[in-house]
Amino acid sequence: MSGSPTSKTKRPPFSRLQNELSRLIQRTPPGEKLPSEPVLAKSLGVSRATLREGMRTFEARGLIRRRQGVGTFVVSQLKVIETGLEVLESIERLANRIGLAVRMGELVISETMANPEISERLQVEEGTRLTNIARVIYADDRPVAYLVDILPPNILAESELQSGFNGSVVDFLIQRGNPGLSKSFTDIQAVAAESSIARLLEIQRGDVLLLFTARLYSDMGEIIDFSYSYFLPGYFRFHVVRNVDTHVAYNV
Amino acid sequence: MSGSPTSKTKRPPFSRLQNELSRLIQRTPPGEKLPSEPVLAKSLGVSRATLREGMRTFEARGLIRRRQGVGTFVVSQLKVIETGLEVLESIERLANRIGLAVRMGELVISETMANPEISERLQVEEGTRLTNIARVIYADDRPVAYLVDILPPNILAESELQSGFNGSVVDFLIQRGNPGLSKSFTDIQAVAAESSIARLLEIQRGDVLLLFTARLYSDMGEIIDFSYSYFLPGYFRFHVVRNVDTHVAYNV
DNA sequence: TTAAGTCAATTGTCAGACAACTGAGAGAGC
DNA sequence: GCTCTCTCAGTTGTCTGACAATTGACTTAA
Repeated sequence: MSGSPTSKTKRPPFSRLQNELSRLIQRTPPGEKLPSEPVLAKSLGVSRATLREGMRTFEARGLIRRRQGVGTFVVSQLKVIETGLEVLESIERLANRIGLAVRMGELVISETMANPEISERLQVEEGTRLTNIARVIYADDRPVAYLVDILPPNILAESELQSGFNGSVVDFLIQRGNPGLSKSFTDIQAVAAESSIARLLEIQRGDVLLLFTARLYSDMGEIIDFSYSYFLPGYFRFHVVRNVDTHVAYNV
Repeated sequence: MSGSPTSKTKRPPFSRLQNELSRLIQRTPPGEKLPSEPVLAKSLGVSRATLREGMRTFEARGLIRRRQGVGTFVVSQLKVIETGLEVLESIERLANRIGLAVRMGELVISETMANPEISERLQVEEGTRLTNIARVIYADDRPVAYLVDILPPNILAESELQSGFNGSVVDFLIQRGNPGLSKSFTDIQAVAAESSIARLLEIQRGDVLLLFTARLYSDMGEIIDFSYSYFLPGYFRFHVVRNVDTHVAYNV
């Protein structure tokens, strides 16, 4: 009973199915029709009911479109989602993908005490010691972003950052693997540059900046990082795909 | 129970089911267990297979968590997603929910010709006639947003807007039901107010504004609306939940 | 007291069937 | 030839019933 004779890792059918479906959709040209459900179910080795459960998740994400009596079709605008705000990606990796040379300058690590505002956002007690990581990001030798991360020392100590830190706290935590990360709750604002930040970014005081204020959650649901990110307009483009919910219209 | 059991609702079962499930999940406290699938299916008047298809979409969005042999549980952080940028919601409805009084002023409808930039974004030929809808949105008698929508006249004619237009093109199109809407691709920028917009919003030229540039897609995949939306900082808060993709870390 | 076994409840998956809808081709009428 | 209607095969939408896998609580024996 407990033996698994020749089976490899026996992943649940649904999990494997999602992977197979994802690959199938990705390699099918947009607008093209997928095989019919009975055919697909047989070829993927699952029942039609299970297949349909999997398809629903892709339909909800807008990757496929199903038309009764006709078939299931792959929708375009796939890469859009990957570069959008839906996925948290470090500037370094993003720039790397589009072939832009970025470097980090002026890494300033300090220890601070949690003031009332920070303590509330990080959900720690007032006065707790915190690691404060600030740095300017340069693209083509021009400053384009100013990033500040604030974390408890038990999450990330100053000594750990002496080597192997490329400027992205998220990348660093992912690489370390502990704690596991889940989501980032990002607030989007437009602000005028105050003098200290203007000097760092080599712009005029009062110039417009895009400000992301983010809380990073571990997979246990705890807040493990609070960050401010100031971006110079024009050097980065942020976008988001928003679903239109026609349901709620009836409830108004 | 509410209404007649023999009523012939024209809405497709799955669409109605999504609405019912959404309401059920919203009014169930986080951490609480939902009724078992057989019970829920019977009470919602659908088969267990259809119910499970619906549940998959909510599970994919992280609103519920299912554990084999135990049950289905409501996950917290529900309101976050609903007020976030993931769902396109009109200012009117958003303000309505948070109890803010908004009104529309100075509705200016005009006809323009597509210039090169617009023609490319709307994917119509240069010189095509377009309906141009501009208006300022007031909250508590202060201007807080300036919205411009640009559409082909066959989508929305000037005459249609004479009655029943509350300021939201999206709400108007949803209510009309044709064409069906699917997604909005929204670009996020920080800009300085130019003089004409500063005058409309009663601010100083050069003050910071949050600018959303959006393309609205029909369910057929066509672009049916191009819009600029200028927001005064402080009156609206936009946020987005970003997933951390730990996979890509290995590919760098 | 502790450990192992039993069992009811719940989700996961499957097979088969029929309903609803679509598009294209066949055929009748002009 | 042309147009309109009808038929029909193909596809997705939904339902029914069943069994497998897993879990947590309860029972029982040492």
